[in-house]
Amino acid sequence: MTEERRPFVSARTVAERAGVSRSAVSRTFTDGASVSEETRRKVLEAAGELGYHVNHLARGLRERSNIVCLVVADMTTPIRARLIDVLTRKLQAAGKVTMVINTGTDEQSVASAMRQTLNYRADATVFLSGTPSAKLIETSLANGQQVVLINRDDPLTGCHNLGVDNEMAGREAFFLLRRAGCTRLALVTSTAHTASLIERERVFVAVAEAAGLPVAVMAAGPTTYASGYESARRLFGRSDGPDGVFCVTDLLALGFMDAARHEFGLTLPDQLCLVGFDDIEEGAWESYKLTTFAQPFAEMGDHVVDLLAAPVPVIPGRRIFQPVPIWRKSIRASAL
Amino acid sequence: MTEERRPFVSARTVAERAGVSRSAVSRTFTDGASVSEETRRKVLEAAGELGYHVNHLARGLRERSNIVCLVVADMTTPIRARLIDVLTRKLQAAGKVTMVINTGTDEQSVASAMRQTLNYRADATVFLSGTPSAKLIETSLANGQQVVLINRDDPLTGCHNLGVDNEMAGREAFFLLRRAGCTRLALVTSTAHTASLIERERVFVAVAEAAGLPVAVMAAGPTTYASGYESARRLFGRSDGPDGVFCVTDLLALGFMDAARHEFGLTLPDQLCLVGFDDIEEGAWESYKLTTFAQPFAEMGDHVVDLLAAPVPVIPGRRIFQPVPIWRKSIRASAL
DNA sequence: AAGATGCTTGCACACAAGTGCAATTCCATC
DNA sequence: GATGGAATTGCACTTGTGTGCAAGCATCTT
Repeated sequence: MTEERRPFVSARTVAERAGVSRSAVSRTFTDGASVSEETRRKVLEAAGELGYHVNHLARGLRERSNIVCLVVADMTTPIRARLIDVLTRKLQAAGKVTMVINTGTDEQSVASAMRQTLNYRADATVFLSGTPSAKLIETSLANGQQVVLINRDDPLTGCHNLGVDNEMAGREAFFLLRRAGCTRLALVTSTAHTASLIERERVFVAVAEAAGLPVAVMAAGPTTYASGYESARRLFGRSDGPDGVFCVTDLLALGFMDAARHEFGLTLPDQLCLVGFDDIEEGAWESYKLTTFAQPFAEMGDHVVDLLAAPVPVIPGRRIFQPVPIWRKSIRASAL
Repeated sequence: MTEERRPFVSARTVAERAGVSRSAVSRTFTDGASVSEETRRKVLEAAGELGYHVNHLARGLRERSNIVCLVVADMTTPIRARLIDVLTRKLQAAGKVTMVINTGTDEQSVASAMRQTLNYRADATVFLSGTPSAKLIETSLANGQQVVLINRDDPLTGCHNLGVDNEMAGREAFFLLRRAGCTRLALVTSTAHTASLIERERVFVAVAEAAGLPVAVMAAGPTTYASGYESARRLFGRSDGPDGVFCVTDLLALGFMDAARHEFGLTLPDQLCLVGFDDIEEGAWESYKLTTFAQPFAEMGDHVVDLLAAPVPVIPGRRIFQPVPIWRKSIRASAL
């Protein structure tokens, strides 16, 4: 019956047991500090017996906390999961520790996430979803925090900004479909008006119309499989369904593909060519084989670590990464 | 050019600005403390102007840190992502904050994860993957930490233990396949010998053999789509492929299904009946419609929060959750 | 009006670390 | 053996917070 919570063992306890001063314990666990081999041995022995662990919270009181906050909504989305995985692993390797804050995308809950971040003295905050207002970022910067936005292209000054080349993707997607001989084009997007989605849509439509091909634009809901499915139902429910479609997200594309096949009996790539974006694992599965653009997650993760682990603060700016086209079978071979 | 990192604003700065003592500031942000309406107003005003945020690290020096560590490997796996999502959301709602530690499953990296956990004075550690050794858990408990294991059925004393009823799942999976009239049974598992997977396998095989039906067991690699795919290639490469298969994981099942269809031209559920486990979203997609068992994530999340947010420490023990059968079309209707 | 009561407030300490400074110890050299 | 110098050690202060204690002050009661 342990009624009382046993406290964490502190440096003082270790010092008493080892018969040295508390400073000696502190120095034993500090690189480059001056301790004799003898006392070091005694301290390490006592620490081992007691199960002592340096308190990083107390350490963080004086200097950097080495905490990085990750603000995310929709963690279950495959791309989000991938990003979180990459970031946590790389940050950890760089000696940082990550706090994950699961939030909605609305202004209100982003603000509360931001407060958490400050409460725990995070050195930096990385936003994977949801865009903080300029005022919130101001507060963070005033507190010496760094802010990193990933795939949120909003022009907020003072924060680091990573994005992919959506213009290239939109343009390339069109050329892929045209080279495959598609004439009735459509674009499927979501009702969540994220900057990067809008950009892909804008460029795709602009390039297509410049080439004399009109584009049917469809948005049936959030960025999910179900929305893609529903979009296909609506588009093929009309008299002349499309024969070339760019879905701004793989998840939308997979839903779209399933509806096209199972509801309307279409075969890919003969009757329908499809291009996605993100390169989620599911797109490579045998049932889909989706042609898409891969986000260079590893590179992006490395860059975030470079930004946050740099000895001197990096000047904030925008860095664009090139998505990599992934050729699979959802587009006719003539496209090559 | 901000050469120097601006420091976080502390309670002292706020106190000076508001013309009160530092204690007054502290009390303003502490529920139930005695402050006059007048000073409270002054403090809040000054805090607002300076952008003050209570330092939870310093607060955590005295009492509970309210930090919970989540130790995970393979975050990109759909189930893991779901679990992390549920847990972070619920813990957050309960006033906790979660640190995610992304690790391998080997003893070595689990130990280092455990150390991180202690370094940051986490109140509790939740293991989603990887099992810590008894000695490590001992250390955690000695430091007053709580340890929660999810789906790791190893009999470690002193820690909370959540699991699903694998026995029921294994048994039920067999009955489903038998009622569907399957006679050539197979079980697909992974080479990662997790306790819960082993248990499902053990029961399924035992019940089937007790009923006079032998089971071909196949494990081609880790718990992935690719392993499931490879398992199907091997099983159907033989003379008499199975007509009823239990995959101990949905991801394995989807890979298996794709290989069966695309490599061997089999149709489900006529020529092959398939049952999975986990109920990942992808299994509900139109291309798969996999019959499976759902892990009750929401309930499990609630239970974890109950354990960790309880005012008095809960006595550690094992709690079993009932998986819920999800009927889809990968099994013949006669099974109903 | 005097005393009692209750609300505020500030001081000082605790928490667990790192570190500058001065004192001490140790060793080698003259 | 004395002296110089380097290495080690401990004291005391710092970080930002919460809180017990006692003093201060206003209000109420008799």
